[in-house]
Amino acid sequence: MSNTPIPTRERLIEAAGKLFYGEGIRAVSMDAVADKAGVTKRTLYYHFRSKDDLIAAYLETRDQPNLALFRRWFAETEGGLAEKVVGIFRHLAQSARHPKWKGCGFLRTSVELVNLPGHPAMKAARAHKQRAEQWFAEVFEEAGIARELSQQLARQVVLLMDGAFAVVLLHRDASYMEAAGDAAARLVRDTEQRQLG
Amino acid sequence: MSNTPIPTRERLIEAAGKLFYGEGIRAVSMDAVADKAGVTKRTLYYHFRSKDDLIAAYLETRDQPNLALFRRWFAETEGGLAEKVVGIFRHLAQSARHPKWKGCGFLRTSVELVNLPGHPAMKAARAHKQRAEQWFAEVFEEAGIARELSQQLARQVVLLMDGAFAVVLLHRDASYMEAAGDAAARLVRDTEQRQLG
DNA sequence: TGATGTATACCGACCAGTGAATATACTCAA
DNA sequence: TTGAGTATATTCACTGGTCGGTATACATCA
Repeated sequence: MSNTPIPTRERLIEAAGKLFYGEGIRAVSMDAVADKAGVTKRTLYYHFRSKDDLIAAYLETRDQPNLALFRRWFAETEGGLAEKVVGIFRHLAQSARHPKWKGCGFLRTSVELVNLPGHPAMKAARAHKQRAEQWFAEVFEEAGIARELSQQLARQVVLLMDGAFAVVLLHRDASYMEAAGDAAARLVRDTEQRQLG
Repeated sequence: MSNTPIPTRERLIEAAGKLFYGEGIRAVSMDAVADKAGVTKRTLYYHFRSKDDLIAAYLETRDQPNLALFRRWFAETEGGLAEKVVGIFRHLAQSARHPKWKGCGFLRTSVELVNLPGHPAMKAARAHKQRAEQWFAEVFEEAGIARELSQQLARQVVLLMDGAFAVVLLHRDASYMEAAGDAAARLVRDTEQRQLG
C-alpha cells in the first residue's frame, strides 16, 4: 500500500484555488495560501515563481472541469434544445444557492486584474469564455441551426450567463439565474423560428 | 469675481472616483487618492472616517448620473420600443470604446467586496441595479406591456447589460455590447408578441 | 555527491489610520 | 471696528502591521 501520491504542486494549487475563489485574489496573501496548504511560504515560492504564476495556475485548472459540467447538464436534461439550455441554467442556479458559491472565478479574477490585460490569468479567462461560447455554438449547429445564427445565439446565451453570475452574486439571489435561463430559452426558440421562416 | 467655490469634499470624491474606477478600489491606496486630490492624507481622513466611507461615497455619486444617461439615450432614439432599447446599448458600446472605459463601477466594486455583503458600497450597488431594473420595467409598462411581463423583461434586459459589461471588459471588444443589444431587442419583440397573442 | 524540496528568519515597500500642532475663517462682546 | 475666542480645515511626521519576495541553511534520496 503506497502513500497517497498527491503531488505537492497540485495540493498548493488546490489550497490557493479555495482561497482565491472564496475571497478574491487580491484579498488573499501568499502567507495565507502557504498556511492553508500546511507549507512554508518558501516552499510555495519553490513551486511557483510568483503570485501571478499561482493565480494563472489556479485558473488554468478550472477550465476543463467547468466545461465538462455544461456538457453533462446539457446531456442529462430531457426535451428540446431550449429545454436543454434551460437545464444548464437550472443547475447553475442550484450551485449558486450553496453558501460558498461566489460567482464565476474567471470573471471575478478578470475584474481584479482589469489593468493587466496581458496577465496570464486574463488570457486563461478569455480562453475559457471563448471555449464556452464555441461549445454552445457547436451544440446549436448540431441541432440544425445555421452556423451564423448559432454563433450569434451562443454569444447571447453566454452574455446572459455572465450577467447572471454577476447579478446573482450582487443580490445573493439565485432566481436571477433562472430568469437568465428563461431569457436564453426565448432566444433559442426565436432563433429556431427564424431558421424555419 | 469670486473664487471657484468647489467644495473640498466633492473634489476628494471626484479624485477618488477617477482612481477607484480606473484601477479598482483595492488597487488604490489612500495615499494615492490624497496625492491625486493635491491634499494630505490627514485631510482626507478629516472628511471621511475611513476608506470604506470614501468608497461608499464614490458609488453614491455615480447613481443618478448613470440613470439619467439611460433616460436620455432612450428618449433620443427614434423607433419602436425595441429600437429605443437598442439605442441604449449602442450608446453603451460607444462609451465602451473609450480607452478609459472600465466596465460598470458598481459591478466591479461589488466583485471586490464579495465577502462584505453589508458594506455600504454593496448596498449602493444593489440599489443602483434595482433602480435600473425598475426604470426599464416602468418604461415597458408605459409602452403597454403588462406589469408582470414588463418586470420579467426588465430583469432580463439588465442581465444582458451586466453580462455585456463583464464580457466587453474581459475581451476589450465593444461589439459584445451590440450583441447584447440585439438579444434585448429580440426579447422585447418576443414579449410584445406574447402580449398580443 | 548533487538534485530536489523544505524550513527559519528576514527585508524593504507599502498601507490604513493617527497624534500633535498649525493655519484659516467665523462669531460676538467691548 | 476691533480683538479674543472658537470651530473648521489642513499639514508634517509617525506607527503598527501586512505584503510579495528572498538569503541561507538543512534534509532527503537517487
